[in-house]
This record gives sequence, C-alpha cells and structure tokens, in this order.
Amino acid sequence: MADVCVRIAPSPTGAPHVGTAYIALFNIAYARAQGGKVILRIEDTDQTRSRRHHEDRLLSALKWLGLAWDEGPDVGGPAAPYRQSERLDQYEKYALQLVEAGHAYYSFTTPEELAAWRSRRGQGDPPPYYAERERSASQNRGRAETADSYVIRMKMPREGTGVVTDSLRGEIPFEYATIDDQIILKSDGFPTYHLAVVVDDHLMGVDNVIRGEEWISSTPKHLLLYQQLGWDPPRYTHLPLLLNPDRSKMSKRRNPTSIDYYRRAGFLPAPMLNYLALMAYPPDGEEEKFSFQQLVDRFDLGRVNLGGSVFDLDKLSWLNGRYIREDLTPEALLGEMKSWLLNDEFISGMIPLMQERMPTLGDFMPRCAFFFAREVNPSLEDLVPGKREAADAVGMLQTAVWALEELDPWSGKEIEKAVKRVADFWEWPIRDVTRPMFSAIMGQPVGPPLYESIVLLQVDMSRSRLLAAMALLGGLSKKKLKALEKKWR
RNA sequence: GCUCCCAUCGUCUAGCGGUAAGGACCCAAGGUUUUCAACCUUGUAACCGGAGUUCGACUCUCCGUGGGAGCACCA
Repeated sequence: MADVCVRIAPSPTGAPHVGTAYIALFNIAYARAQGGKVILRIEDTDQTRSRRHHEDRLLSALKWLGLAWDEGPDVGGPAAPYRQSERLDQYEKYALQLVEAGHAYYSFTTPEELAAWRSRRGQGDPPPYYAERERSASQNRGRAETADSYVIRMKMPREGTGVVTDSLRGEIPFEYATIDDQIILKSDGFPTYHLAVVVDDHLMGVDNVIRGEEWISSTPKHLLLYQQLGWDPPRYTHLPLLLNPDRSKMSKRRNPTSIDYYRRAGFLPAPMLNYLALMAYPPDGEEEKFSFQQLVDRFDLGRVNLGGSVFDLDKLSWLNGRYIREDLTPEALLGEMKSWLLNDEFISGMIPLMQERMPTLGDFMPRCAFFFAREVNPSLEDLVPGKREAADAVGMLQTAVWALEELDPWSGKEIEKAVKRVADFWEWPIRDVTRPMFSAIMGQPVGPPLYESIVLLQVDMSRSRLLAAMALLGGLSKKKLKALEKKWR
C-alpha cells in the first residue's frame, strides 16, 4: 500500500465543535506517525445549513489549536476542489452509473408522502423498504427527465450478510435486510453524506477513515457503494464519542462545545490538544502532560480506547494551569494575555459602555471583570424576579438561550429583539427578563448595558453563563424542557 | 421498536491468567507559605451480575444487566 492518507471532513453547519478537533487530532497524529498526509475536506452538501462563515470559523479554530493539513480548500492540492459543493458533477456521474448498473433507482415519492407512510408503519413492521414499486421499475429514466423533482436511492440487497471490519473492534456483522434504501442524491442535485464520502475518499486517495463511532451503523452502506463502484474500501477506525456528564453524546445543551468558547474562556491550544488526546489515548506512564509531537512519537492506533469519554472541565483546567506555570516565561504569558483579550481591539468595545459610569479610571476594571471571567457567581435572589418562582426563572432563561442562539447577525439590536420576544412569550414586563439576565451574565443585577455586553461576550460565553445560572436555580427536568420547547417553537 | 457498539474508583485511565488492582482530576485532612495559588504528604473511592474455561480469572467464552449510538432529501 502507498503512503497513508487520512482526511478531516467537517461540516460547516455551526460553531466549530471540540469533537471535530478531537477527531482531527487523531487523524493527524496517525498520519504524522506513519509519515502520511492529511486532507481537509469541507462537507457542505447540506445547502440549508452550510454557511461560508462557519467554514471560516472552523478553519481558524483548527489552526488556532495548531492542527495542520497538507491539502484543503485554503491550501489547494492535486485533488482539488476540496469543498463538496464544488464537486457536484462527480457525485451525479457516479449516481447515474449506479442507476445504470441497477444498483440504484429513481424515486419520486415526496417527503410528505414519506412522512405519512412512516407514521402508518407499526412497531413490528419489517425494515423501512421505501418505494417498492419504484425500486423495481427500471424504466424511470424518462420520467426523471420530466419530473419536477426526484431523488436517487441505493438498492440495498434484501438478503445476505456482510461484515464491517473496524481496526479496533474487529469484524462487525450486519444483515443487508435491516438497512434501508438510503438516498444518495437529493432532489436539489446534491449528494447525501453516504455517496459524497465514498466518492471523495476514493478520488482523493484516502486509505484510512478515522471517524466518530456514530458512523459505525452506516458503514455497511459505504462498503456496498465501494463494491458496486468497483473500488477498494479504506481501512475503518471508529473513535469513541465525547460525552456529557450524563454520558450522552456531548452537546451544547449541557456543555460548552465550541472551540471558540474555550479560546474565549482563556484555554490554551497545547493543553486543549493534550486533553483531547487523553480522552481516548492513554498517557505514557504516569505523566499525563505531553506535546503533540510526543504523542506522534509514540502513537499507535491500536491503543485507542473504546469507551466513550466524559469531557471533564476540571481536568482540562488543571492541565491548562500546568501549561501556564510550567511552559510559559512571564513574557510569553504576557503575550498570551495580549493576544487573548487584553488588547485594544477588545477593550475598545467596552469603552463606550463604561465612559458614563466610571467616576475614576480605577472603576473600569472591577466593573468589567465579568467580560474576562471564565464564570461569574450570581446570587439566587438576583436570578429570580420578585414574586416569581425559581422554576419560571429557569424556564425564562432557557427561552433566552434559544432566542439568542437563533440570532443572525449577532448585534445589540437583534439581542434586544430577542429579549423582547422572551418577555412577550412569558407575558412578563421586560424588567423581569433583563434583571435575571444581568445577574446571569455579569454575576450581579447591575452593570453596563446588557445587550451590548452580550455582544462582546459572544454567543458561546453568553450561553454558558445562562446555562450556569439555570443549573444554579435547579435546572429543568427533561419533561419540562420538552414541553417548554414545544410551546416556544 | 429494530440494528450495532461499549463496560476498572464520581471522572480520565494502567492492567494484556497469578498485583496489597497502580496513576491523574475531583473531594477531605495535614504540612509549607504574610494571604491565595502552587507545591508536598496522607486519606476516601473501582474490576456491573451470573454461568462456564482454567490449578488460578479484572483479564478468555457465553448469557444477562446497564449505558450509548444509529435507524432523515443532517452530517
């Protein structure tokens, strides 16, 4: 086999996720240890959710961490383009080839019809065989040319068994009959993940797919596509998931998941990578602190752990502290502080908010400390408006989180609208919404203007403060959360 | 519900048939320090259960149990 080639294939549909960095880290560590190469490919096949600014944030977050790739949309390479939205002709070509060969078929069933069909199905029914009639009709080509819209589905075998070989878990058997006829080409002409990943990995020469465990169950589909296209499949390695404290898949509902949050909160790149590595890779002996290079030097894919890991902020903080006191000269630390938030750009955002409320220059820092703090400590009383119940305050804060998350652009005007929306929803005077928010955001019910402060704090830090306040108030039960969400939408 | 994955202290882990089951985070106590932090010492705390295999199982096999993931015109 030629040189090892791996890829990082993130989807630009939201804030840069620590899980993306975690998977990327293992891919790169493996490639470097093997002397292979790393491709960064943008999986932007979801037109409704993919955004260019998400891609930009993602790349800069990965670069901030010190992660680097050999080929990608920003550096180019022999397999360009590296953005799936720019490779549509390839996917269509192979989708048609699969149809010609009888491995895939056109389907004209609308999403509405599909939904109705699904809801009619009983519990004990056989696997979701879609569009049975269309599947067996081979003459739909003509109809596809005139139809308003259609999709192309894989034709999964209705019997037989296959095997996924995972380099860590060994052979994983599966029955074709339990797998549905997955859509591979959507009605907008874009491929789904399954087709795109197979076509691109093959065309780009990727021979090792190292991805999250959530992909195991769709690997059979990928394997079948390789077979039908007459290509050699890569070697698969599925990494364990990063978990919330309750052991569910890590989500921003329970944890800060954005790399930007950690950066904003004052974590350094090296300990971040070190900690992420620790999530699935044992340390060398008893020293848990190691550099990326040290990891590469002793990297053995086979030593990766299988159980999911709870992301522990306490331990990350401890490790970060060790880097600060052990690896940085005072000058270097000063430099880190400056490139973090102690710079003109950031502080100048605070000046207009503070000019009217600082009798002396010395009042500035104490009153703006919350802009820099990792967390604040609001009191219970300040979080609950007079005459209201704590449970309602929690609910209100939750709706504030939802309202803020949807904002685009992230501006004072929009934040004001969001807060009004929350007040309307609860039929509360605006003050009953802003006072708890002041406390949650700043740690006290008074301070610089709320909306502009939230602007400076950015979405991830704001959310984490609101979430922390909710936890302080006792949180929200799963049931109540669901009911509230339904009402909110 | 169906399919699959996983299983050592609360958390991250070492262990690869014979160990007093080791380390780290967290927590507690003590020490050091003008304070705090850091540092040092000590302590609390784990092999999910049941059958096998074996002279001997945390370790191998099977069955349970528990947890997780997937089952979209999202990735």
